[in-house]
Amino acid sequence: MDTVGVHSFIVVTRERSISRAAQALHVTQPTLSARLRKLEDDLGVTLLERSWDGIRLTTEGRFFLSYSLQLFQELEESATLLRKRDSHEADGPIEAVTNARRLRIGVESFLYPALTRSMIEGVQQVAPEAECRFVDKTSDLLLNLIDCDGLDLCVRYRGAEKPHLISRELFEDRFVLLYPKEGFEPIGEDMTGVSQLLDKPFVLFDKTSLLVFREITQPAFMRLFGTVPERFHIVNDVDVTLDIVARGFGYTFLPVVSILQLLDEPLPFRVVLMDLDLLRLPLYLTYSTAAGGSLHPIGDLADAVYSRLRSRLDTLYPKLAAASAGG
Amino acid sequence: MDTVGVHSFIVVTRERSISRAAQALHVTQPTLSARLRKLEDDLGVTLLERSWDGIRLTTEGRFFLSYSLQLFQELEESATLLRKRDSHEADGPIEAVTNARRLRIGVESFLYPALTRSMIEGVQQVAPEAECRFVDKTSDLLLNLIDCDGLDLCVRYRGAEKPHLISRELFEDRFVLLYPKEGFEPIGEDMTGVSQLLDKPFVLFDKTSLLVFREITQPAFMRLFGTVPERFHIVNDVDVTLDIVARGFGYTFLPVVSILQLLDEPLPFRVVLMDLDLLRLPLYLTYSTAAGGSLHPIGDLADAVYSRLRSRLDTLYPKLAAASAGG
DNA sequence: TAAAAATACTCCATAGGTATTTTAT
DNA sequence: ATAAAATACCTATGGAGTATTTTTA
Repeated sequence: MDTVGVHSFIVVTRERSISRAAQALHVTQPTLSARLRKLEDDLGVTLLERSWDGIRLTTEGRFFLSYSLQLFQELEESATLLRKRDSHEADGPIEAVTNARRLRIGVESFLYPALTRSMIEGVQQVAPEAECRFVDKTSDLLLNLIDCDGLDLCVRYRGAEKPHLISRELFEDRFVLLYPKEGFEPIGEDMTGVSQLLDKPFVLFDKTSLLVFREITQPAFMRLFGTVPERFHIVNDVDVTLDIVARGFGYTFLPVVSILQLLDEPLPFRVVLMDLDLLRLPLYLTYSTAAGGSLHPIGDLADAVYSRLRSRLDTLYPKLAAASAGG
Repeated sequence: MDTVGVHSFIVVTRERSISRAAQALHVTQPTLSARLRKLEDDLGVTLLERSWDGIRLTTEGRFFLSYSLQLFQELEESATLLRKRDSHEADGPIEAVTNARRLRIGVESFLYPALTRSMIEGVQQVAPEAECRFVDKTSDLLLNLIDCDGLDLCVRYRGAEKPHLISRELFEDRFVLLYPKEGFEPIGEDMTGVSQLLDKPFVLFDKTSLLVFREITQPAFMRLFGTVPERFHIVNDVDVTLDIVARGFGYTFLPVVSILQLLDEPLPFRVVLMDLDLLRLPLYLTYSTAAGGSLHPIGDLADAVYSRLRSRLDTLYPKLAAASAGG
C-alpha cells in the first residue's frame, strides 16, 4: 500500500467525486479510478459506492477515512519537519525530540492519568537533571518502541521476554464496572441487575485501538449480558470516559488502576469490582538495557520508579473499599 | 512512499542489520538495501549509518522511527479490523465507530481537558439520546476531518470558510507562562526576570505536532529570551505538562484556556499572562451542515454547545485573577 | 578472510496515459 | 444528451532477483 493511494482516497472523499478529485490531483480520471481500486484490493474491502452523480462512502470507507487522515497528516508532518531540518530551517524541537540522552518513558494509555505522576517522582529522585519524554501508547506499541530502542522504560500490560529487556511485575490488574449514581438500582458483586445498564450507551475508551475492545471487552460483554451493547459513546481519553459516566450519560468498565487518581475523593459514580478471570491482566514495568538507556543509570531508575509505583498501587484496594463504602 | 519501505525500516531498526532484516523479511539483502535507499530518497534525508558491523540510526532516523512505528501499527490495525469485519469475524465496535447516526465531536488537544465537559453538557441538553464520539486532535486535523465529513462539530483555533461549514468565534485565546513556585523569583507582567527560567527544561506539549512548536512557540522564545531553550521535557498530555511544572521539574507556556479546569482551586504553580501579539489565537466553534450532521438538529446543538462554552469561558479571566492573587 | 553493505545488470509487474464504452438521469 | 465512472490497451518506470565488488575489522 502506498501513500498516493491513501491521499487519493482522502481527496476523493473531500471532493465527493472521482473526476473532480482527479482534476485536483492533476491526474486523469482512469488513473485515479485505478488507484482507488488498488487501495480497495489491498485492504480487501470496498471503500466507495460509485454512482452516476459521484461517490458515497461505505461503512468501511467511513471507518478507514479517520485512520487515513491521521496517518497521512502524521506522515506529511514528519516528512516536512525532516526536510526543513535538512535545509537548516528548523532545529530546536527536532534536536530536542531526538536527543540521544533523553530518557524516554512510556505508559499504557489506560493508566496514563493514574501512574504518570509516580513515575515522574521516581525519575526526579534518581536523575533530577535528566531531560525526559513521556508518552502514552497502547501496550503493543510500547513493546514495539522499546524493542526498536525508541523507548527506555515503560509500564504495560503483559511482560516481554527479549534479550535486552527486563520486565518486573507490578500488579495484577482487574476491571471495575462503573455506572451512574442516578437512575439505576445498585448492582451486586455477583452482577445481579447488570442488565438494566443495557438501556444506556456503553462508553468505549478507544485510543485508536479497537483491537483491545475485541480481545477483552467483547468476551466480557458476552459473559455479562449474553450480547454486545447496541449503543456506544466513543472517547479517546480516560478522564472524559469517567466524566461521561459521572454525568449519567453512559456506563463503562475500565482497569481498576485507571481510576486510582480519583480514589482520594468520593467517587461521582458507582463501582463494582468484576470477578471474571478473563479480566485479569498482569501489569509490568519493562526497561531496556540497550544502547539508548546506557547514558542513564537505567537500573537505579527502574528501581526508583518501581518502588514508587508499587507503593502507590498498594493503596489501591484499601482506597477502593473506602470509596465504595462512602458512595 | 509505500508501507513496505516503512516496514522495512522498522525491521532493520529492530534487527540492527540490513542482512539480518532481509532474512527476517524473506527478501534478498540488495532488495532491502534498495528499499531503504528509496525511503531515504523519498524523505530526502539519511536515516541509517551503514557500517561493516550493522547499522546505526541517525538523528533523523530516530525521529522518523517513532512516527513509523505508530503509522505502521495504525495501518495494520485498521486493515486487520476491516478484513475481520469483511469475513464477519468482528462487528460490534466497528459498527459502533462507523454508525452514520453518531454525533462526532472534536476538540483541539490543548483544550480537551478544559472544554470537553461543557460540550458534553450541551449535547446532553439538546440530544440526550444521541450516541457520541469525542476526539482530541490538532486544529489542522480537525479541519481536515470536518471537511471530509468525518466530524460534525469541533472547537479549533482559527476559523474555517467553506460552503458547508459554519464557524462562530468563541474566544480570543492568549498564552500564560507557567513556572514552579519554589526556586524562582517572581516574574513581572513585563517579563522582567524571565531569563532565570532558562536553567530549567522547557516542558513541550507535543501531541505529534511539532509544527505547532515551530509556528508559535519558537518565535515566542526568540522574543522572550533571544534564544531557544537548551533542555526540553516532552509530553503528550496537558495534565502531565501541568504536573511537571507543579513539581518544579520545568516551566512552560500554554493557552490560557488549557488551564481553565484548574482555576477553581489554588494553582500549584505561578502564572503570568503573556502580552505578545503573536500569542493571540482566535478560538472557533465550527460545525458542518453536510450529510452526516443532518440526522441531528445540528444548528440547535451548536447553539447549546456554544452558549455552554461561552458561559464557561466568561469565567476564565475573573478566576485567573483570583487564582493569581491567591497564589 | 570474513561479514556487511553497495553496485551492476536483467526481467517482469504495474502505474500512468489515451481512447472508448457503460450507466443512470 | 450529459456527466460520471469503468474498461481496454499500450508504454515506461521501477522493484525484485542474481552475481559481483567494495569496505573494514
